[in-house]
Amino acid sequence: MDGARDVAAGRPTLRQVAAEAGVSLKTASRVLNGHPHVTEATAARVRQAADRLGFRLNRIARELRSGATSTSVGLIISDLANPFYSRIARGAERVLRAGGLQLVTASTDEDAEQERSLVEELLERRVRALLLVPSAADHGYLAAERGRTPVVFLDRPPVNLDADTVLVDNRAGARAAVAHLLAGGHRRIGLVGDLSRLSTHRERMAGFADAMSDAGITFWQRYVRADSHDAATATRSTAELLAVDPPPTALFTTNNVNTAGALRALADRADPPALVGFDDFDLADVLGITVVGNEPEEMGRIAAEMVVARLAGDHTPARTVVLPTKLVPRGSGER
Amino acid sequence: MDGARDVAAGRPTLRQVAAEAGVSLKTASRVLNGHPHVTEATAARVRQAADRLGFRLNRIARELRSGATSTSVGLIISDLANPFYSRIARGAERVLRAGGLQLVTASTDEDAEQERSLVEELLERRVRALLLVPSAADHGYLAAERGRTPVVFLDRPPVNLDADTVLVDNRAGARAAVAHLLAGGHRRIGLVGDLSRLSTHRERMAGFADAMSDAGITFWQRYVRADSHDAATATRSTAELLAVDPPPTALFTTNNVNTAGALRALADRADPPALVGFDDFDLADVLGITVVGNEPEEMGRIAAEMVVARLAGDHTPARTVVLPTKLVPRGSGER
DNA sequence: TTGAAAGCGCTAACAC
DNA sequence: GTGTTAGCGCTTTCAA
Repeated sequence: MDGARDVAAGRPTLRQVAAEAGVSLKTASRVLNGHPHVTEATAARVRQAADRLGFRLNRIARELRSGATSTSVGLIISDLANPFYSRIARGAERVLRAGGLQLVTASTDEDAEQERSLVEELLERRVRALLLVPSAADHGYLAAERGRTPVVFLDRPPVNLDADTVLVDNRAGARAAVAHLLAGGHRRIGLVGDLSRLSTHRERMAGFADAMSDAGITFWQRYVRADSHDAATATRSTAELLAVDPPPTALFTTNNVNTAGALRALADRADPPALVGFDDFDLADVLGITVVGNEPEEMGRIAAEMVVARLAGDHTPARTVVLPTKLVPRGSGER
Repeated sequence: MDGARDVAAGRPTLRQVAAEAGVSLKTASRVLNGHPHVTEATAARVRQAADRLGFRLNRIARELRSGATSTSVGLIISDLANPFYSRIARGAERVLRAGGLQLVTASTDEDAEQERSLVEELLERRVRALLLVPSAADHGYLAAERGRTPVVFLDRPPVNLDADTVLVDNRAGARAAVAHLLAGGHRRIGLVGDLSRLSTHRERMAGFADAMSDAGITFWQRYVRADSHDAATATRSTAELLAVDPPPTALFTTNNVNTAGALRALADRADPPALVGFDDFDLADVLGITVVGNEPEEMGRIAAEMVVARLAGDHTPARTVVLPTKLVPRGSGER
């Protein structure tokens, strides 16, 4: 019973190549791995045999034996279809690929249970490292991985765990956005926010409060709508805000999806409120939407570089990188 | 020298768990895999030992031995950051995950060499199947995989290979788009197209020619600009077209990226030409852009379902699914 | 109910 | 330059 797996799939093993070429297993291995100390004649025989049989090395077996762990890195995000996250993935992919690593992606839909089972699954699959946009409320469950698998948190910090983290300066960004609206003379500013439990939302909310407080405005609660995690909900929340009496004269939407949703609610208004959105997005320039810009590719890149460094033996304490945001005025925030 | 890999990483092996629990390797394996014929008492001892040691099963080793091949499926696309492809990825991910499979993604940047080396790498890693948006001009190199690894082509058909394929009806979609503009009274219609070598571009080009020919218009070559594969190039191509004398009164942009690029060129025009774009995109509704809509998630879903069926033993001949498009009038195509 | 031995496909030692 | 042996971490006979 030879080669239960590969052979069953009609795939030749190294042993068969060796037999076909009339050499030992080890010699075939040497040739196919480009190791020295083989005559060109034998090498050629082996290569021919491999081609004839359509041989393809089994890296999994190789890695198991050679003690190298796999060359894949897991990326767990909430939704691959959201450009913010797919751009993170892209940024990470570039760096990882350059380091000979492969990206395994998985979406959680903001579900903590899903996050845990995905982490579990990827660790069992022995990914070399994990990039994680967390959804869980606690990451103590990852404590046992310390010193085993590098984990880098993205966009949101870990809870109950000391780990490398790449964040955006949410609070300062939100504060700048709202300050910008206040500077434009607005006083009744509405907020369309993400799920209250997300740290990004809470930080942006805090930045909003900071700016309002700086301006001496205290009664803004009625203009706040949180827990919009999809565009349709954001559209409804926005419509609700506009129906408040008196209505807000400006809006702050706390992420790309909510900005899109709000824009739909404003589309048919003759005199839309001013708008600043957190997160830049495609065509915001054409639409003339003022945003608090950030660079997801950059986040992915930095996180991946942290991973590569850790894998290369960097044992310094966990670092947190906080990326600055940049207010990009494009018209909607200046009306 | 025990456990070169996992042990080096400080990770306990099943053998260590067994030793800790005072049972044999096999018994520990049985317990941790939920196999029957173990007393609850021994089972409990094993589980405690596993918890104490922080044991995590090594699926790679398991799969190697048990003859099961890996549970990952490779997805090779041109650019993960392009929403069209990330939505494909998302659609595929859902189906695969439900089937217990994991998605490994990689971007080619439209480079044929990159495609080949990624395919090679993923096959060596023994992915169970491959989803491929091809960039190469020839796929004969995949012929040897017949009967070994299911391959499903997405968005573009294979060349020199018989394989499952999921396409969009590019020609009919383009024809409908251009017919729509013609019906609006336009005669000088410009086209901003993708790389000429891409089948999608050629098909959409053919649909354009069909419609023009139907309308008895033959001199349209001067209004065609191909080889725009990024938004900036599309913006330039569009500006060039508008500078032709007499300028086109309408534009057909052949994909989402080119549509975005064209919109930038039109942004500051007082009297912009009509526009229909191939591919729907986020906020096209808010911008009022008429498009030939398609559904990338659906493509990913169908392709993944084909993969799942093949893995379940479907040996019927290769199928090609061609998805219809739908013209969505939103204003820009009707002016 | 439990365990010993064999072996997945490959590479690292160490011989020859 | 080439081959033999052992063994990665696990599961699968098959026997006890």
